[in-house]
Amino acid sequence: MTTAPAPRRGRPPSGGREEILSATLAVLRERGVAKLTTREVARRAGVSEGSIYYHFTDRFGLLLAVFERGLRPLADLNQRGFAGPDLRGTLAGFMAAVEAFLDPAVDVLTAAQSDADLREALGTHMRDNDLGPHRGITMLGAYLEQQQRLGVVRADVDPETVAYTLVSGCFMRASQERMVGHTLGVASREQQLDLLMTLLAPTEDAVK
Amino acid sequence: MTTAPAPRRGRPPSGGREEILSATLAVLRERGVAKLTTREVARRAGVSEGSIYYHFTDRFGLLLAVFERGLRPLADLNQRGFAGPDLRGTLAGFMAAVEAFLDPAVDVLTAAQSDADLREALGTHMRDNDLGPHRGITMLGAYLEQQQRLGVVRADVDPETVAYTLVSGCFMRASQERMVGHTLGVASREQQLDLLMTLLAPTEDAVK
DNA sequence: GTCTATAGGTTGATAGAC
DNA sequence: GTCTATCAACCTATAGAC
Repeated sequence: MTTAPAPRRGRPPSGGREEILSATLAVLRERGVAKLTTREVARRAGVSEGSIYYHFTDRFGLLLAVFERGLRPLADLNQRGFAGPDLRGTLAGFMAAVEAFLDPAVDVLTAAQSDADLREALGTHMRDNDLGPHRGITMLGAYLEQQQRLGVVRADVDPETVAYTLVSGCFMRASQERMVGHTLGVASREQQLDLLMTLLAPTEDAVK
Repeated sequence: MTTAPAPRRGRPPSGGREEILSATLAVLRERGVAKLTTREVARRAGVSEGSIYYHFTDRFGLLLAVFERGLRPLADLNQRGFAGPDLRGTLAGFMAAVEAFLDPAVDVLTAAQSDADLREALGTHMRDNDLGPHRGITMLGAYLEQQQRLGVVRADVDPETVAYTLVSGCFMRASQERMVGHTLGVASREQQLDLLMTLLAPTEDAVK
């Protein structure tokens, strides 16, 4: 075989469906759901409105497709291993991955709140596919518990609560700028990491 | 004087403006911004659409009024003192206040994301009025720093980062159920509090 | 699969009586 | 201050040609 890349099914780029999906996400992020009209999406995607209705049943279906697509990285993120050699590096990597997922995902989750039906549909999708922060939190919790047994992490903290704390810090970091208009009060990833390391370090009393 | 309550200016209840504002918030929370039409608001408030346009310049102005109203409790919350006798009680009280504010506020912040103009207007309002989590975080940070000097809190943690951690946990608790459709992975207020107390407790090494 | 054209239905906003 | 009646604009969705 030659230098041919991985073989695919549909047509690689220029596929109208993909154009429509990414145009929809772009409009969603830049102008908001309220301004997300089929007209505007068609214009951006360089297709006609009719095309949209060929690929998707209706506006609702289009939005759902964009939502599911935006949440898909979470499934992958939940499955890949992440445990590294050193504690700090592992936590840092986890945080980076969470924030990378959250950046676009927050927009999607937020947009779904604009309509009760959308919210309900997305909630169902997340429940059915076991999506949410819990998988990652459980995984990280298990890792921390293991580190506890190794004596690397102090034994008198609840691992899952630590994991929740880490994720919630990432979530707020990913949300605040967009939602509040500034980042005042937000701790940096490094600051949060420093704090977590201080918290997790075994102490003389606790190690006993 | 008789049993007359406090004197007021406008008509006490039944004031059309108030009715409209609370009807708007109700529709916002139940059906979402997308379904928030002047028709629906008028119906719920028991007034005509014309009345809405008498009290507010347009739909945009109505929404802004509701947003500012929903964020108002934050200003109060930022000003009241909160330092109590014991550390745990103080933190618990702070968390409760933050979550009480956040419960309705998250809906408002989320709704503002539906339109770029709304988001921009609300962001400006928050910047102009110095609103956001930073005031509370700074206050709590100062309190923790004081407790450090008193030896009640271990000295080798950054107080503001601890405060951020506490608030971010509240923020995620207030957001997740609405946005994800379930609360899996979310640590309870008690669990978070336990973890914080463990973190803050002075250690033999650190106290030195 | 993609287009054009258009029907059908909402919605925000105004005018003017009371 | 509140109402009724109405308009103009816009948007979703469909039909049918290519």
